[in-house]
Amino acid sequence: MSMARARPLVLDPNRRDDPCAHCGARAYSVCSAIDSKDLDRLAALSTQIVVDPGRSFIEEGDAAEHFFNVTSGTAKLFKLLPDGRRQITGFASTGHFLGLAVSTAYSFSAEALEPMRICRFSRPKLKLMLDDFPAMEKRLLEVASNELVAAQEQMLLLGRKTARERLASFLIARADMPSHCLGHQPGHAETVLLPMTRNDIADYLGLTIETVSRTLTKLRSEGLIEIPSASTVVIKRHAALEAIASGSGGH
Amino acid sequence: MSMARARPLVLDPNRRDDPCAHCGARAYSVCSAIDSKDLDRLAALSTQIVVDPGRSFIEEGDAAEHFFNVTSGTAKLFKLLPDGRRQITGFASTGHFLGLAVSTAYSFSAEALEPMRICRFSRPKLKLMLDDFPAMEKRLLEVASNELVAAQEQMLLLGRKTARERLASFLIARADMPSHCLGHQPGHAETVLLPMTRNDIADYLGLTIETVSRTLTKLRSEGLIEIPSASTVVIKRHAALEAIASGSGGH
DNA sequence: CGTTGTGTTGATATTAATCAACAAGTGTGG
DNA sequence: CCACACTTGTTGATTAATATCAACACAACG
Repeated sequence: MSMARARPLVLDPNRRDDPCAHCGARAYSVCSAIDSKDLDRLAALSTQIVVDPGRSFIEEGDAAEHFFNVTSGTAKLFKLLPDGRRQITGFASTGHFLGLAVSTAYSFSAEALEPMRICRFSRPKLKLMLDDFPAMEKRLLEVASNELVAAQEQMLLLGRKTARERLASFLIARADMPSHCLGHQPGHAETVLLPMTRNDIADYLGLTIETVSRTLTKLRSEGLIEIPSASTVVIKRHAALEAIASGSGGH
Repeated sequence: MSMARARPLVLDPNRRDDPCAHCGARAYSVCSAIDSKDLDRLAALSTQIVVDPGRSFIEEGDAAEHFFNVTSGTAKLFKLLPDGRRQITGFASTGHFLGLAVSTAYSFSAEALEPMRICRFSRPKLKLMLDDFPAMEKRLLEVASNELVAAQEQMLLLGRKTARERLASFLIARADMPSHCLGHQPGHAETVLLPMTRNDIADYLGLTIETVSRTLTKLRSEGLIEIPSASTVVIKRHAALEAIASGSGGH
């Protein structure tokens, strides 16, 4: 099977038209106004990169010279405190944009969880691109708005939810993610795949690995989920888990 | 003293050219490409609103019919859980944009802390405006990017910082805010004014009012700050407080 | 096979929350 | 002007949730 050329941006892997709850993309394309001819021009402006699991491609504090679009795979995005405490601010998968910030330095680090393909633009070339494709700028504004909403939801989780509610929220959010973000079937997926370690989950939810482990065990013992393997959770009672996630689940 | 007309968007109150750490505005204008003739056209598209302290002008869950720009005053932005737990996701002052989200419903509520003037656009008119002023769209993307960076910083605070570090971060951030956001002198202000209650601070930092009160008392007893009145904090040892805020302050 | 990384479970410690009392300020009406 | 209620903030005693410390199970991998 031959690929004409690696496409610089992620287009329509499976033709669904509802917006992605995670990244807001419609039809999983960067911008409907960008046709395949435009894509060739974009390809000329960008560099395709492959990143192995465990490798970082953005380091907090480094000069922000590039702008990225994730073509496949997943990265964790995080910030560190001097003593090593870490907060994972999000996971970036297919279609996500990284490094948009106005600042001259990256405000977070990014490390691949799975093998990744990334499309990279230098900042000057990003500027060219945005000037050439105003629709692209509109798209980026939509994406940034969606991420802001997600960030505020995460602040609610980190500031006010219990460990139990955090885990329930995390699982529900992963279950409701569409296929292009996660690699499984869309809708309320019953089976949730967790490509990240317990440590990553803990650092994403503002907890310790022990609390994550204990809380998952408790949810399992209550029949809300099953854990066939450490990286797989099956949601048995979606509504009940959702109630816990929203803070109306009792206990 | 006569005002020709209430300007729909905030322009250059005091001519400073460095970007606002909080909202990213340069020269405290919405967009340098918008001149006063354009402003008149924008005024025709917008409605000027006054909001009294304690009044809400955005309710989480309501249909997102409007887009707002804060002309003066400060609002708290927050999300609620069903049992009343609250997370304040930010404070919006002069120059801030609200309600940009792609979603059809507001994802947060907004309530005035001080008397406010707001410039309101209906969504269809926002669309008109953005189509007419592409520079405005660029500006909004910059603003959204900056807010995203601030949101991630807040996630680090909520997920990984101690109560002491949270208060120090909060005070340092307020001290470093430029005058157009706060109404006092720019730079490292020594005196920080807190227009919000202890309850608001607690809900912003993911703590209780008692912990906020105790922690401030402790910082005072250590000589790092003074508290001449409940709504005023004087920073005595900025560098030490900053070290605590960054997580390298010991204790 | 041992080694290493990852995850689970148990015992204990610690931070911040909760419960409670009180102080200080603000506004109201007599 | 003062008594009163009401809001806001502070401080103390106790509790509870989660972190920390520790042991062990298990799988992946050389």
